[in-house]
Amino acid sequence: MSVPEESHLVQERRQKVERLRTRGIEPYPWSFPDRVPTSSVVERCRPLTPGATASGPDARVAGRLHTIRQHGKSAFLDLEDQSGALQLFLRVDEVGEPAYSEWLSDLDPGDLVGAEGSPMVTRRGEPSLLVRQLTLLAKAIAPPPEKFHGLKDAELRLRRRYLDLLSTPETRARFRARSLFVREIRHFFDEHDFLEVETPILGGVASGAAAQPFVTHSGYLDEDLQLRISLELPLKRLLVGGMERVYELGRIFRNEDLDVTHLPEFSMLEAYWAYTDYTDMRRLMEAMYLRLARRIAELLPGVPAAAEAPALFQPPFAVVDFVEALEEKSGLHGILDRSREQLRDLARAAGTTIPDASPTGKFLDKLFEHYVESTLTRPTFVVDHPVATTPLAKRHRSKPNRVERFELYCRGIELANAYSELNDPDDQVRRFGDQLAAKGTEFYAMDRDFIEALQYGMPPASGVGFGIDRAFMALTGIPTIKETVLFPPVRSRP
RNA sequence: GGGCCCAUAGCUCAGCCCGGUAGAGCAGGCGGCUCUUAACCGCAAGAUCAGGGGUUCGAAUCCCCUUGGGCCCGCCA
Repeated sequence: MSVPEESHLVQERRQKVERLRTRGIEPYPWSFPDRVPTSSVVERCRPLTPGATASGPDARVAGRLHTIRQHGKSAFLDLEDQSGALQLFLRVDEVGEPAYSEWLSDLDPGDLVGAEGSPMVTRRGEPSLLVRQLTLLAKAIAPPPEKFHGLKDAELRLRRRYLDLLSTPETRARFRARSLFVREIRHFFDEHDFLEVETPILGGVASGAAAQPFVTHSGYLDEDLQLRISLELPLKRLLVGGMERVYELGRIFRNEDLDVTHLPEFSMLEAYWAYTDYTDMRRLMEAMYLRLARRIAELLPGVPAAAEAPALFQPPFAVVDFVEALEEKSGLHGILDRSREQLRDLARAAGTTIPDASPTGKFLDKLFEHYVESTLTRPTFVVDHPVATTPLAKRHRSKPNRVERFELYCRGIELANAYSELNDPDDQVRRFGDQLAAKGTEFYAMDRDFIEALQYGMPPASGVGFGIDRAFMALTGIPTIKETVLFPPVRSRP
């Protein structure tokens, strides 16, 4: 990968910039007022017959030049803006010399230009703008990727996402869809009277999940700080404080390896709902995912997985018991009565290499992941996990050694993790303690300030969390998480 | 962390197996063309074959190392 700085292509474009300046033309002007989207010009062209020109006022459009087709004394230029594309039709009859020749000799694909003229339809039926005035809005010194094949190089696509965006309509559509998908999630919680809040990213000991944190240092406090690995514990403090429905949608950080479903920073939503339990939350998640599925089908109608989503996410979703599902798929029995060592050996037999010192629940999670997870292709609630897997959930009201928890899976991806939230401060201390007893490297860290908060009384509540990126993957069928974020992590330039 | 694969012009790709002067298309330059849309026709130009080392009379091609990327496995969602 070489920087195009020295190539003759760049030098030729720099010379064009100089030529423009000597003619008194500013290659980087300040604005282009009164422009309309190209889509509105295409709309004005719709009633016109081939060869006809619209009556009414001239239109002003602006965008990036994609291709230039010259035919001697006329030329066609494809202009792209966020709304779509429009062909500019340039004729020497219309604009005169020397403007015609000067414009064409100074412009290159990739330049940002503004154009003013009449909407028209060519004899071949292409909606166009018959140009009267053309204005350079920003000269592109570096040449854009190839016009037909676009940018294919995987490394360049990730390192220079702007090139991927400007050359690949599918990429633009995908990230527009992601943005509106996140907006839809916010709308859903807002409409259900949840308050969006922001809690600290930097803190003392990261807790609320089991993962390696990123560590940094505060010069002011002269203390090591950790970046959050979960949103859970601050939000529950807000339940104690009387906020009855809260959610946070934010970035969390886990210092682990990355692969097609893991990024070191990713977007997570957690919501907490006072005076409800995990059954209420199940209904809420069914409603949310049906709505998101419908939205994603509108946004990406050409993507098969998105188009199929509304039918797939019809409530009620299937429900399976964690223990029954695991025992059925694995052929094992008496899972709840096995010792930690027995479960570790079973997990080893299933091929996992998590450390021996991991908490008991990790082995159960691994066994479930190995035997059951990939079989869950339709939306399915897995419910009532063994206590050991889940230190922040309330014990099940009737099933011994279980918690009131569900995970929602679809297309092999986890789409929600929810509990009836544990609000007994003494049980919470014991459950953190069980985690610490394993003395492993990954566990739910004890958060004494949180225990103290629980002692003042947290209302019974349900809570849910899910990864935004993975939810987007599951609804759209995008296979790699890097393609769901605009700027995925890359190594520094060699 | 382990294994496999990839890196050639600004971009998209041939050439590599079987070593013998580095090719095409697009983009760019010059010339032609007033309805094209991957426009077309002609001419000329454009390369540290990712970087380094080795084998060889001779390496883009074979071998080793490094860097970056992709895929699979292991671990965190």
